[in-house]
Amino acid sequence: MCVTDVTPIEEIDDLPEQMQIRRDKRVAILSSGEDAYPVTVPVTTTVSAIRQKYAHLVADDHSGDAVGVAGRIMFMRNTGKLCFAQIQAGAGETLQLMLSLDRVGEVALESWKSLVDIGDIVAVEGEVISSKRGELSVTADRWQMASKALRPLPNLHKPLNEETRVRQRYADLIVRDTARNVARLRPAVMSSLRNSFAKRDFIEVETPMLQTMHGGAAARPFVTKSNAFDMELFLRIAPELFLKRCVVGGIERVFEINRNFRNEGADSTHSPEFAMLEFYQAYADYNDMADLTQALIQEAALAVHGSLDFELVEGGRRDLSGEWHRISVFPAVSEAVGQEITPATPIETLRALCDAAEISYDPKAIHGKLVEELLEHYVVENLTRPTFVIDYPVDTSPLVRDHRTVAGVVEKWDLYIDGYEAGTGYSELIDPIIQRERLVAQSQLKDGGDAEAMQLDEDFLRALEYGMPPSGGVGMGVDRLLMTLTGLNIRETILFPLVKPE
RNA sequence: GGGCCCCUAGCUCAGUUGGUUAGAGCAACGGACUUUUAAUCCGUGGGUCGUCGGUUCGAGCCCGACGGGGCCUACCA
Repeated sequence: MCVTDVTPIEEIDDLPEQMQIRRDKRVAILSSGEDAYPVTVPVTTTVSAIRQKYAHLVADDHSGDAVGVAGRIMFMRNTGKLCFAQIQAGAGETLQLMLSLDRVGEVALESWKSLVDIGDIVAVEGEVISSKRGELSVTADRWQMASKALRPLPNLHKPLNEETRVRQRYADLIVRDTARNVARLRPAVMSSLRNSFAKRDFIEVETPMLQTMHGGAAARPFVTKSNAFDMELFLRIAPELFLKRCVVGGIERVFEINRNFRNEGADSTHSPEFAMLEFYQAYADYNDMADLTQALIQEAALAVHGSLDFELVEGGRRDLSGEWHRISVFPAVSEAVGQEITPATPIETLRALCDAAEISYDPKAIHGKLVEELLEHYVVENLTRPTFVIDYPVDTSPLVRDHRTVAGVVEKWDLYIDGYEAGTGYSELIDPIIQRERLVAQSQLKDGGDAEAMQLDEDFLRALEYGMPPSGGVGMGVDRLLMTLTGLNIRETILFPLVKPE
């Protein structure tokens, strides 16, 4: 037994009335010799178990079974001699509690009325019954505070504004079904992905998040410092170069799901830290990887929705069924602009086409970049179904091998779903000499001031010199996969997205 | 980074051309009620109007700076 000091240490001035009242109730509970935050409460079952087991009870039915159950009070109705409350527990299941004068007695009923608020977590012991109105209930013989809430819950009938949802996700999870569902959707999707890989003999690895040089993507890194080594370190922007080292080492089918960090802007589709899935398969090319990517996403949709054509959280439907289209960059752009565009098209022509379409572009933009601008403007905007856009310009893709037949393009695809890039896949560049040339060119860009260009990773090149089998690789944002499966923006799919301090 | 908009009670929001004491719903407090489902009825309290400064006889409202947020736009997944 411990002695609890029930004397208020100091009245907090300017505390909102409702919070002060709840603090007073806490003190009242402690003063009566009860505990407002007990170490344990007599719980024998769960709300969802009760709902399953007693679903058959008809109105005014009594089970004869005594249970102990606990949950958070979401709704209360205190009348003279019979009180109702609805508790919420588990994945958001609810159950009615009833406290009648007959069963709990006058003292317990009065203390319930005077000490319990919406938002409190309570435990009751009593019988499972169905009320006269047919509501499955536990009618209490005893009740006990499990955790006194000192803050009132947000209005349950109006949506919490977006900022408060993100800043106080705990409150959001209490009051909003969608928040709870999305929190459970992510692990369900992860587990589907891992099952999909397991049955195809892929091995999951974990590669460094703290890297001495950043590579594998074009992005600004977060920089930090190791005190012990007295050196600059980077939070990784991609695991690519390490996963390729794995493939060199003989882990022929490998994947990683982990966080990437990019020191760039945040909006409805970008977060500074985001979950990335990358996978590599030896003796596969970008066509095989497109097949596999489509299978992974379709299997995840089936796992969480039971269908490839499903309803989105905020209305509308998404259809991921069938074989997804594959369209080639240069032919698609050529068709859209009404003239033949190839890697040999003069850059002035591309600039003129961008100007004509009122596309703003960086005056220093290279040939491939302009082609991609035209692609985004004319083609990607109009994609309604999931589509693999294949065969990109070589000059924007330093880690991809040249196309086996078409000059000036590489074997790369981007998967577009609903207008955003859901993933990217390559036939990997495995020739160490060409890879060195490409990375040297990148490091010269970097020296020229391009903060997103890659550094020259000598150890990665050394690994390639041991010989990497012909391979395909894919990178896919897990948050974006959740967006695909829900239609929500990225901040709704991440439980605790980065926000500035209040 | 550029443009536009927002910040009022615990929560969600009104608030007129600058003018008495800043309102509503839910929530809270007191009372009635043994079948309520956002109960109903009677009564009550709750606000540094994001912060700081300015204009004015007078500012939630007008002006400026700062903080936080949203949307659009540019870049990255």
